[in-house]
Amino acid sequence: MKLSSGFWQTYKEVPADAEIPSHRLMMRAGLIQKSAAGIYNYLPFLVRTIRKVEEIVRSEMDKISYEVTMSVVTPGELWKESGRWDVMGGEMLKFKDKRDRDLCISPTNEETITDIFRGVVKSYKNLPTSLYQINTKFRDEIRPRFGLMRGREFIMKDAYTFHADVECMDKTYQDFYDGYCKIFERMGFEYTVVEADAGAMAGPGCKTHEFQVVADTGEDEIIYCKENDYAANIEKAQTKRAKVDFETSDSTLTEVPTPGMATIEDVCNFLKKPQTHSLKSLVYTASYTGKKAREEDILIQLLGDDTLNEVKLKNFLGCDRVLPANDKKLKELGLPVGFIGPHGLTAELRILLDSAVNADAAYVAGALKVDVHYSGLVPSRDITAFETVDLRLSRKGDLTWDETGTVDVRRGIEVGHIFQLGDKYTTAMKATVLDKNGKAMAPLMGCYGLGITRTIAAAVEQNHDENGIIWPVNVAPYHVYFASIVKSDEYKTIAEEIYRELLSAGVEVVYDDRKAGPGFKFKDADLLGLPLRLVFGERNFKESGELEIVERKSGTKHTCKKEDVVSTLQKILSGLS
RNA sequence: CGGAACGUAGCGCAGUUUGGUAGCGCACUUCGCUGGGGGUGAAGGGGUCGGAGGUUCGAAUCCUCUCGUUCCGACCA
Repeated sequence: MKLSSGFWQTYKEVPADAEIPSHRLMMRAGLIQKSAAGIYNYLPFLVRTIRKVEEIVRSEMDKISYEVTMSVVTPGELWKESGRWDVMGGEMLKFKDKRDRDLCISPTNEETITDIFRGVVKSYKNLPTSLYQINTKFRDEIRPRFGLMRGREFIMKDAYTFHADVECMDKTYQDFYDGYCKIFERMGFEYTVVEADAGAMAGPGCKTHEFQVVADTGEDEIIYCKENDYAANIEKAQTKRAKVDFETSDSTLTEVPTPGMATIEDVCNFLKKPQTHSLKSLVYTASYTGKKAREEDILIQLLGDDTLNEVKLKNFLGCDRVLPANDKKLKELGLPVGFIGPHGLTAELRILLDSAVNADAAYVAGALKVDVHYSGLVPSRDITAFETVDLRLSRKGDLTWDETGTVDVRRGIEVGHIFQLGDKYTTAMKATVLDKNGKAMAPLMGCYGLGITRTIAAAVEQNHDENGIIWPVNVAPYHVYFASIVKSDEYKTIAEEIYRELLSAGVEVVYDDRKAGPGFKFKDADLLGLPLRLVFGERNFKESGELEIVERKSGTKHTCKKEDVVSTLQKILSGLS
């Protein structure tokens, strides 16, 4: 591509709302253009990268799955059939056609694929079945941000598999797991696979893993332990606290005045006790939908310096959502904010004690009266009824569950997520096949997502410096930025020859033949981040008859004769990742 | 959905408090000089100040409504 006749514009400044490097750099490098909140137009250079990522994904998927393309607009009936029309709620973009029929833009495709499957497969003999697509999705995220990282419209590879039994589902799951590893390795990522929470997608007990690209700006927190190879999303992570010193000497239940002290910190400082000698009380309301729709108020007891993991709470209760009680709710229950405790409750509350709490130790806790706390509260003695359950949020310095290692935290970008779904959709949508005995059975399903555009954002997030993007070779829009900085017609002709030679040799090259100074071109080259920059300058060429090649990532410089340009470039490229 | 802020040229911003000719930097166009890290001089083009209504002799500026965007929180394959 020749830049003089090309469509490309870079920028020194970008909109103030671009916060993270990948968003800023993609804007500055002229790769994307915002169309609406969380919706972007993909410009030519980015489209080439998208194609490359798609091809890497395709080549691995084609080994284990068939590619299909599902409709982007899907009928509401399918979602009503699976029961998700109402459950998906806000993030599904719904609308009506001129005949007043419900439609939506696919935020995900379990329903569609199950519909496709049941229309074709009638026998166990066709199992396992594995289908995938690469397509645009739309999720009306409440808060899109960070450019392609969390857009509302995005490109995703999603695959779905159907199985007669668990063994088969496990085997296919492993195939996708391995395939994903290959994909992310080929893209040159530093990534990690973590245990994840399945959320609303799958039933309990089903496997699910996330593929996380390591990056400080990632939105997810990963708990990991090098020694014993443990890694889990913080939502899922189960760890134990490092040794806690419990209070056992003074266990006389005593009221202590704590005027105006409504935080653990204040109370513990005042009483000169470590926060681990206090209990944090949190009040949540759990909602259950469906046939047994109801609400339940929960009082949670954590060690004073621990944080609640809401996902664990939700999973333990098996409810559809949990919400922290607001002031109004607390008033209804007669609970004074800042002085809530588990002893002497009058309201109907289900009490959950975090498993890190030693039920036989003594604690400081709210006394249910404004400006009063208890000291010497012993849960096993002073709380009428409670359940013990792991609810705390893991954190750095914790021990692994088997206590063989210490965990650390780092941030990641979720670029892939694989699930075992069980028979949730096949049962709900009556996608049954006949088994060996001629009996109808609902196949088990797996589903496997990989965000193409998010992966690209992650690639930039992980590969950039202060001057711009540094594309890994396999996903770079082009391989070589050919900056011609010659002036005279004579040399321009030579530059043109070199460009034509590169083209005919099949080198993926951008030819910067614009009327601009060298500095300008070098800045643009760095910003765009192609792996190699080939410089043709009169000064060097006159002196030595050589051109210069600079590696974007390392800054390493090479020189070569004009006739060796193609072979030298190819040689350097083959050594890069 | 709760809280907050912001909409002035393609982008970044000033002007709004105290109503009176719509500005600056980058980008863009033309010409010249320059030519190894966004160089430089001159001359240009581009804005119904998000929209609607109101107050006023006069509104980017004051008032009301509305739309859009962003931030914090909650939410989230």
